[in-house]
Amino acid sequence: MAISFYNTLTRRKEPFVPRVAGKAGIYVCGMTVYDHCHIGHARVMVSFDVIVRHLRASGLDVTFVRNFTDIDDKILRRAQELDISWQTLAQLHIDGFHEDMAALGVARADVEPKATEHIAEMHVIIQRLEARGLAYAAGGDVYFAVDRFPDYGKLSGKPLDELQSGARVEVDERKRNPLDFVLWKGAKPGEPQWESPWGPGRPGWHIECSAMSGRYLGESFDLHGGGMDLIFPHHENEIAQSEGACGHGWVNGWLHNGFVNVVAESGERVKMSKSLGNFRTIRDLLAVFPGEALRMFILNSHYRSPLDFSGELLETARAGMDRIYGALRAAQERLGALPGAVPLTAAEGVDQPEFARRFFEAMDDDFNTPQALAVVFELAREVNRGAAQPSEAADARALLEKLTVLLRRLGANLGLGGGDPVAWFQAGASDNESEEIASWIARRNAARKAREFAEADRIRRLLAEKGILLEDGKDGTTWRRG
RNA sequence: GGCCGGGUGGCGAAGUGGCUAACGCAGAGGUCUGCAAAACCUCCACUCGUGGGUUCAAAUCCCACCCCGGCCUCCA
Repeated sequence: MAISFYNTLTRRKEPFVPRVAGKAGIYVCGMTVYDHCHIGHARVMVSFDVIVRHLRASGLDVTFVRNFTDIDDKILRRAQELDISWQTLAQLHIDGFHEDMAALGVARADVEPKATEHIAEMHVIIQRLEARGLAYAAGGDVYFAVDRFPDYGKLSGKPLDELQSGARVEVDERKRNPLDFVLWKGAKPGEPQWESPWGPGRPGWHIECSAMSGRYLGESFDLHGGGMDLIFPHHENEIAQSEGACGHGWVNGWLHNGFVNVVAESGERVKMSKSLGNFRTIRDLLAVFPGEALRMFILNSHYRSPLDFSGELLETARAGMDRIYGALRAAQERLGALPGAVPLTAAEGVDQPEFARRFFEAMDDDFNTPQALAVVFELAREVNRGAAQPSEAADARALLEKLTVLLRRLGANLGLGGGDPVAWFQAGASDNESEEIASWIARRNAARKAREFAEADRIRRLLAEKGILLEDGKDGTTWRRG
């Protein structure tokens, strides 16, 4: 195993060396649950889902933690607007998140902690910071003193003085330095509050991640990830808190995925964000595109590159999935059944080692999914060739079997192509509809047999108008949605 | 202003010193088919933002310039 990845902290690609041989702990900043997930969220979740899959396929025993931020200003405001409790709002969007992720093929994390369930852990960190002179209480709030943490700015590459000169933050009387950030917010009337050594209040934004990662991964761990926009200030502040409290190094590797941009009518590319109001929710998209097409769209570019979103691009991704499922369907018809979509591990020996080798080489190199996908597509072609062979010879069938196993399994490493191919092409058809189509197909084939091609073509056109495309194969006629 | 990242065919997107610049989509021709569709085969960037330079050799390294995006404030 020789995984290397681009570490935001060192700004280089470097080998991944687990702190404990054979194990890996990874924490990814999840959602603030006050609204539906949009494509930007989908990108983080899919990217890290694949990263975790690859770490596991490489033989590592991975502990994956992805949190929910279930208390924050936006949640409180939105709950008030909707006239529901903030707990109800949060739970609503946690459930929505899980539904969306299931559609995208994103697996659950090993631990999905909520901020509000780790208040005690936060208090411990803040107390330690206070004891070490890195935090101070002021007017019911508790702040982190950035001046007292010499490494402040090391992740974002911004020296403290530069940050100060460019600071656009509001001057707050209670802060000693404008860049100081709040660890604990004193209670305001009407807001939820928890008891604390500094009086009632609620947590600041950054402290929760230090608390939850420490609880489940230990005082130091291997990898921490999230969207690029979290580098500053969120992750910078997490480092300050965590290292400040424990007095030693915290996270070895930092991974950040690139943004999703929206191409405006003017041709301008703008980042998709809630504050710009130009986001598309996963939910809306799923009404029009299969989740797997969205997943393909995301994995077709490298996780660190910017990604432009548009409907046409999603259509292209869907066509790519058609190709993979088309090959699987051909194999299924030929072999009678498909092998299970079980991820391939690096240690396993396989019959067509070149494909597997190239796949793992691509993924080992900073999780290069576009290159890994290229291998999957080449396999799809080989499977199609094998399935089209007229020969019934045993060795031809054996080769097709081996190629199909690899296609399915390597697909599973990316979380693609694990479904039933017929279901992919005939998505959403009711039993009634399927029967009706089958009867039309029977009528058409009767006409074809009688060489009444005008009638056969009429039926085909009739179905085509309903978006049903017919495909005449050696073993009969199948249909798909067009 | 500071700091990151990027400009590769019609589109998306890999490749970061040396085989014919992957792969997908779209397109063209062919095979198959009653005709299609799907599949397969062939073709589709003498060239990698622009201009210099280093080198036997550069899309890949260096310098300059042009353009685009992001972060520096809540954001994935």
